[in-house]
Order: sequence, then structure tokens, then C-alpha cells
Amino acid sequence: MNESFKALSDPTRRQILRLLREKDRTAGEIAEYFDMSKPSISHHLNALKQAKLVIDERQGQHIMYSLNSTVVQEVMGWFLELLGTDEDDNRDKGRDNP
Amino acid sequence: MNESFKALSDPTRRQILRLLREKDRTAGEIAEYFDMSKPSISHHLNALKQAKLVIDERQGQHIMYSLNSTVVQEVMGWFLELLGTDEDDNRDKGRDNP
DNA sequence: GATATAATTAGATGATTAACTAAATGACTA
DNA sequence: TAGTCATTTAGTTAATCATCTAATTATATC
Repeated sequence: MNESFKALSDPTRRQILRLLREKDRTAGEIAEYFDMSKPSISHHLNALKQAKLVIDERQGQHIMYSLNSTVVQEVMGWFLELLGTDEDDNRDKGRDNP
Repeated sequence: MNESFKALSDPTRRQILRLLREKDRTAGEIAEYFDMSKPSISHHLNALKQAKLVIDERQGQHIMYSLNSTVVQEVMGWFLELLGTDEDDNRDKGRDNP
């Protein structure tokens, strides 16, 4: 979970996620959208992959990246909790402060 | 928005948000929950404040911190967009899977 | 005013990170 | 198998970041 948030903290990586939301793309296609070297994009893709926010699959010469909606949903679950939109509301019943 | 994600990328800061979700707390109260110097906590609180994720208000000698749900919701909006749970769905007519 | 408490700001340091170039790997095609 | 395209890995560098201690600001009380 920490890795997910770390991955999301970079604007380039968030832009990559938005690109992948439209459709699956290869590393090369993704790199075209940025004014940055391909190795740098590869590094960002790896960060997203470590965080399980994207899935990669080799297709012959290319490597296809796609969004992993499951994990995105998990991260969103954290936010929902933060807003009290969850079962979470009965957790501070017996709670007293230190 | 970038600042919000940066702020969320640190586990200490996310923990602080969870503490504030329960109730408003002073900087000192928050610091008690962590094995970390008060200046460090102050630094984290400032990051959250810059990101507008929390609001601070002086109450006499203390400074009270509280969660800014509005901005948390904005960030969540970003996620919803990413999952296509939004009005966003008429933007990519030619998509192939549901 | 003097002093105590709450919290922040300043300045320093070690760790992490994002970016680059150059080199390596993997896979297709002649 | 040589050549080429796609992508990643290695190694480096500069910037950012989390943390600390020490000093400062702000408020309350005596």
C-alpha cells in the first residue's frame, strides 16, 4: 500500500496511469507522450509495476502495459475509509484518548 | 493536486490523517502517537497543510489540526476518473471492452 | 517583566529518488 | 547468424526528503 502511494506521488506516473486508462499501450508508445528519455520512462513503469498499479505482458518484441484496476480500487478504499464512508464508523465506540 | 499526492506518499502523514479522521487534535497530541521528534511531526503537519489536506487553527497556546474532507474528496475524484466511474465514460466512445 | 509550555523555524546530515548516457538483453527478419 | 528495433539494466549525478538538535516565536501565568 505504501508503495502504491509512493508510485502515485509522481506526476509522470499519474499521467502514465491516465494514458493506460484509455487503452493498453507498449512502453514505447507511452514514452512518446513524454519529453523524457526511454530509460526514465522504463524506470517509472517499473515503479508502477512494483506497486502493482500496472501489469506488464510481453507480446513478441513489445511489452504491453495495462492498468490494474483492482489495486487502484484498493487505494481508493483507503480514501473512502478516511471519509468515513465505510463500516469504519463503529470503530471508535470504545475508544478513549491517551 | 500534485502536492496532495506527495503529501499522501508518506506513511507517517497518512497515519496522521487517520488520527484526524477520528477527531481534531493538537500538534502535541498527534506527536504523542509517534516515536519521532516534535519538529519532525511539525514538518509533516506542514506538508499536509500545504497540500490543504488538513486545516490548522490556533486555540490559545495550542494549534488544533483537523481533516479537510473537501480536498480528500477531490483526490478521490482523481481515482474515480481513473476507474471510469465518472461522467468520463462518454469520452472514449470507441472503447472495446465494457 | 520572568518563566513555563506549545509549537514552529533554522540548519545540518544521511537516505532516497529522478534523470541522464551507455551498455546489455530479448525478439524479430533477412 | 548478423542486423535492427524495443526495452531494460548499470552506473552516475543532482535534487529532494525525512529526520535530528538547537534556537525562536507565541501564549499563558505568576
